[in-house]
Amino acid sequence: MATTRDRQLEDRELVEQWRDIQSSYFRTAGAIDRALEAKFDIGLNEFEILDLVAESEESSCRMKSLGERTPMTQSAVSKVVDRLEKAGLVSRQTCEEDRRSLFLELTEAGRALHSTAAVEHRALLKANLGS
Amino acid sequence: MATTRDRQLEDRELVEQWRDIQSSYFRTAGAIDRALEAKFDIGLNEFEILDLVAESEESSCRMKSLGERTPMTQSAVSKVVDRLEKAGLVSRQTCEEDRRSLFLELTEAGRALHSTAAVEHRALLKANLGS
DNA sequence: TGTCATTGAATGACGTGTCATATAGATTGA
DNA sequence: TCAATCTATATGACACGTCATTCAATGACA
Repeated sequence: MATTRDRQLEDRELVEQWRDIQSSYFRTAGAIDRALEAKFDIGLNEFEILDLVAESEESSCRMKSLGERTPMTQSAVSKVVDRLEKAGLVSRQTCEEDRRSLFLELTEAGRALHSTAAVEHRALLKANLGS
Repeated sequence: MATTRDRQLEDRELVEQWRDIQSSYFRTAGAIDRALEAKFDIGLNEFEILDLVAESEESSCRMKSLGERTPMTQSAVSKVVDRLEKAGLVSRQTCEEDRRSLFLELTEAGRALHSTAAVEHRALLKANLGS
């Protein structure tokens, strides 16, 4: 049977584990965000969406599917895409089979930016995720 | 010597690892945040600060030291404390040795809320952090 | 075919975090 | 002891994410 002391110990360990996760998450996200912002003038979320669009280039990418592949809210995705579109990096294409849907495509500029930014992104992941 | 294919594989693994971290971070933080919000009407960050203050009760807690123990910005901490103070959960005490500094103390209400909220918090950590 | 529910996406109000700055108190050194 | 500098905290402008809502298109079914 667990004693009070056991439970307190377990709690402290849980909290410590959680703080480690938090700080490593913030450290990594912050480093990537600052670097992308400085060198490419886009934030981390913008890059993540760009990265997802780039990944699914062949299978033409609906807004909807983005929402399923990121922890971002539907409305957050919509706004990120707004910014990417304004920056000329992606374009929304109407979908004829279902006119509510939209396809996303990288523009030439988007493809170019993604391919150089991705190098930076992977390098920072590698540096921060340890090993 | 690493081939192009090797590097691509490594990159995909890195990205996958990162997405796992992100989604598990958001899942956990979101679950705790929603639960605390619903049951105690405070957000995750408010609780974290409350938790830190509670931890250092004996050694009387300066604002400054909070900043060192959380990934939050100094100004974020200041605003979180604002809200906690408005909610009557902590109070700022001026420090006579250095009048720029502030000590934080839990109020009775703060201590009470913290002790019940902490149970919820640990339970959700346990449920979400796996193991 | 006309209603009712559902779905994909956009939008507006709002809360909170960040950066840069302000302010007041402390410290240093001439 | 006075200026210059530094330090602890607060504040304001701004960016972005969330929730709730809206809108148009689709589907279901009588």
